[in-house]
Amino acid sequence: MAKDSPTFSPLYKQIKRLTVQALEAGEWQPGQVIPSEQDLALRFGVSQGTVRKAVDELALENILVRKQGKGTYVSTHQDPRAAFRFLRLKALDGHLISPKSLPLECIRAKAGCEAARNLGLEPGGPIVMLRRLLRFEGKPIVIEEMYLPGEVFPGLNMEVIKDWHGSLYSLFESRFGVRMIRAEEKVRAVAADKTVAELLNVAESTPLLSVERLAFTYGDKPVEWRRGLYSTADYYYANELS
Amino acid sequence: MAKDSPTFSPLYKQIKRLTVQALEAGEWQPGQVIPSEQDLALRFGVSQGTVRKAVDELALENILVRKQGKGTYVSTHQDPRAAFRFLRLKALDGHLISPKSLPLECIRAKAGCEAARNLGLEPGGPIVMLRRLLRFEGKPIVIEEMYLPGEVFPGLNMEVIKDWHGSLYSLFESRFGVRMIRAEEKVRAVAADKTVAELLNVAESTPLLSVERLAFTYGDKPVEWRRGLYSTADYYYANELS
DNA sequence: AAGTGGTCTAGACCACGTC
DNA sequence: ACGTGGTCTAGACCACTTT
Repeated sequence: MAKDSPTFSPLYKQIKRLTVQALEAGEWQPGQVIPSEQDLALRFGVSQGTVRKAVDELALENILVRKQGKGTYVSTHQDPRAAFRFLRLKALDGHLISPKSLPLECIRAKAGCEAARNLGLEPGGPIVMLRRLLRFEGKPIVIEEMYLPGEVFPGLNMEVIKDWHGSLYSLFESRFGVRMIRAEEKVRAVAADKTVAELLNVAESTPLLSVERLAFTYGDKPVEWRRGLYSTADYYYANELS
Repeated sequence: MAKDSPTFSPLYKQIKRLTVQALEAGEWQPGQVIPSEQDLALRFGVSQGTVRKAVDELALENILVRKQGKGTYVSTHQDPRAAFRFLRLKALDGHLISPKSLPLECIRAKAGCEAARNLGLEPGGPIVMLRRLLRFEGKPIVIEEMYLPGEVFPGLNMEVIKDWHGSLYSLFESRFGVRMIRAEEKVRAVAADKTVAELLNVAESTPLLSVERLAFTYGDKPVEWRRGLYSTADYYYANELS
């Protein structure tokens, strides 16, 4: 590409794009090694340094993981350390937590206005709605409601979810080939209604965190919209600012 | 340094450290240009590429800002775009917001147990306590209480704050030479008590976001501990996950 | 010993801003 | 025209892991 044109894109950005395309196409699976920098350089016809810069950025975006002496891997939600990568809850007193998921409901329905807008679907298009409860050390802490494009998750139902031992995102990844890359969250404070209060075992109108999440896969395509209600008596939502 | 030693640190990390030291020492002031990569390479006796890698990381940490064709600058909270860099509130309907700060109280006191622990001070050591209200488009949305090490902010009082036109962090930066680099926040949901409800113009026991922040300056030294209560009827706390 | 990523160098050229 | 950061290359050597 002419470097002076207004659409100038450096080589390493193009290598990045080609690499992501290969990932999207399933050429390398989550958890597996990708070719060495030298091999990629040969394949793409650039120098190793240029591949390095592309891979550096993909590693920074948590799409790839470098391991010195071993190779570069496709990151995966299967990895226990990354299983709840997007869950920001920490215990107030600092002890470790390991959430247990209890699915409540899984139905297929037509997209409402809001869900359609967030997921980039036609209103009335097919979606899957999923509700679950998260327990921390036995205590019910989070109740979540998720909306997924029906066509992207064929065959997703209560049985599949109950049979799965692992995080939801690892299920999505290995069963449906959908990897969550990044997400945006909108956090607010709301009061617990009667239903929610019972599920979370708190008094009605207890303040809860409302966490609305839009999650994206490759190519910044939104594939999940969820809303969670977090009981923050013993836990907090952790965030790093920089 | 012997590269095989267990304390091996790559050259560019050392250059990073030296650069931060120069910043701490005030050799280059916020908003100003630092020497070119070529000059820094000569000064530190390394190649330009090594300086580049050090500067790249410092730019990623928002400590420096690169401007192609012009040079590399020390980032500043004076810059209007960075003024409220750490404030994550956005309007629900997406319109732009420009907070106005109304200082309520500024007193010197002795550090309580919690403040001392967070700021790394002796309990009973001198601190400054500061309370303020943030208004968004005329509406009171945030009430904050801050605790600062007294010795780091000599002469900070109500008058100084009221005379200042700009963000608090830009005041800290230009008047006291304290630059906030990064921060950790703990977010929870709480109910408004009577006092807070009046200040924020909401009903008593309205759910509010409790945002506790610990802010760090160079060398990961904590220099501010604050707690804010956010009214999230019309605004939300935005977060990016990756 | 061989292969991987990680660091460091030196040099060329491009894009951007200023003079 | 000049100086800045931005990209790209080629090659050397180091650190880590596996064979």
